[in-house]
Amino acid sequence: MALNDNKAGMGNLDKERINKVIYEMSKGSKYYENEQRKEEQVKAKIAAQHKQIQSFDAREIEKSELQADAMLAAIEEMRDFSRTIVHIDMDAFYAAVEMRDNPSLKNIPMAVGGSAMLSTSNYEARRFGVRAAMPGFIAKKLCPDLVIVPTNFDKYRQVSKDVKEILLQYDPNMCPMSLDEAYLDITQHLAERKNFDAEQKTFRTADGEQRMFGIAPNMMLAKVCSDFNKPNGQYLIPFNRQAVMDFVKDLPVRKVCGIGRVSCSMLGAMGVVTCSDLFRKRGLLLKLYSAISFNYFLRVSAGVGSTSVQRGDDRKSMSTERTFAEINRPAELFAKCYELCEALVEDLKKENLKGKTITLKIKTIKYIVRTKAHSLLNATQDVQLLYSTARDLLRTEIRLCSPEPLRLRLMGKSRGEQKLPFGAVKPKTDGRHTLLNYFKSPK
DNA sequence: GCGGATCAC
DNA sequence: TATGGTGATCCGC
Ligand SMILES: Nc1ccn([C@H]2C[C@H](O)[C@@H](COP(=O)(O)OP(=O)(O)OP(=O)(O)O)O2)c(=O)n1
Ligand SMILES: [Mg+2]
Ligand SMILES: [Mg+2]
Repeated sequence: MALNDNKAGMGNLDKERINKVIYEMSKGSKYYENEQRKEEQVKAKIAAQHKQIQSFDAREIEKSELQADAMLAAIEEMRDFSRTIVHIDMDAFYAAVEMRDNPSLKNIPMAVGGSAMLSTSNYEARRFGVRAAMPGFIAKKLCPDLVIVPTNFDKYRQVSKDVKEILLQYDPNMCPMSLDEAYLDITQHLAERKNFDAEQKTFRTADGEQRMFGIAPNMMLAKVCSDFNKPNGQYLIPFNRQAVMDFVKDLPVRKVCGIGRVSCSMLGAMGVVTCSDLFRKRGLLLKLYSAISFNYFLRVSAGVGSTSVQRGDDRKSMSTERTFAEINRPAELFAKCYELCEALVEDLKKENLKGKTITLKIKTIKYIVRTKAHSLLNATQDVQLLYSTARDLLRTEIRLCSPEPLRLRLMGKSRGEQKLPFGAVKPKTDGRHTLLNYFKSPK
């Protein structure tokens, strides 16, 4: 339960004071209790890992290192400097849009969201420790002058569309990852402007918003780069092996897309902090992690990533969920359940979608999350069928809990896609988060 | 196929 | 007073 300082707006902030305020505002709350519980779980995972490590002997580790080296040789084979990959990410996106539309917000600390939750904050506010995913009422304690403006998704969608329009000129296959960021392969574009050398592999958009560019030989590195020199800057990794290895050497693993808070703790517990540590500890990592994860770690340590920017496949699921003031009376729970079914079906119809797995998600007032799924034989988008399935799942949950009432703060519905036949699974990008590129791992 | 956990934004 | 919503992946059953 502390400030998430990975995505810093700037250094130089009084973390001690900030963490104290967050703690004072959070302690004793059900939310806080749950966070503590989750932290204990992570600690237990680390302890289990520690025990496993102690059961290894040195010879085993050495053998694993040799195996890892062979895998690394294969990875080295695939190192590719032929593509110029750009990752673009708008600065403080929602906040920037609001500041554009209301310049009086420009030089004051400001955030987008509500008193319960903020979506993002501008750079003024970040100096006070105000961040995305922080409740507004805590942010106000950190920064009493903070102005909070409500979200206008439609506006952000429009701006996003305008920017994409521009980016398409540089790469028609541009791959948007969210409203405010995208990967581009500008190799072709650069070829069309032959007079550019490597240092000049930079480019501009005419948009009014500030943005970050990361420019590198692959997507993983470009993404990391776009987080450097913030805001409104750019960072380029020269296109040669030494430059990449230098870049990766002291890079904290936490900066890499896919390695989050928990993975970072687990790795840290065995002395892995930077990407070169991933190489140093390869013998251990191979034994501790799955083939998919380990391969991903090795690639990160080598600074190798995907060079193929391509649109994602069709969506695999569609869901809707809502947080509300406690509901515990069965009749009201079922009514909420029906509401969500209607909402989901409306969305499904917009894209004329079908799936066959229905998932009910609930979060108790203690923030315990549970999901229950049921797969139908046939895909359908019929409200009644969806509801009768979801209703049964909910009824089971209520019975499970009785005679205590089921006390919820959130309910959600999701509709999953039909599983594709095995052979049809297509490799997409890379890494662990979109696995599968490396099915051919050595024995 | 299911459910929990993790991650990104 | 008050701690979000959507989509995806991985792992261990
Ligand atoms: N937990 C989060 C993180 C982000 N967002 C939204 C608001 C952000 O404006 C937008 C883009 O996310 P970024 O991670 O790129 O954050 P920003 O663009 O706000 O800031 P930065 O300058 O660090 O990119 O997504 C959100 O709703 N919830
Ligand atoms: Mg951004
Ligand atoms: Mg972003």
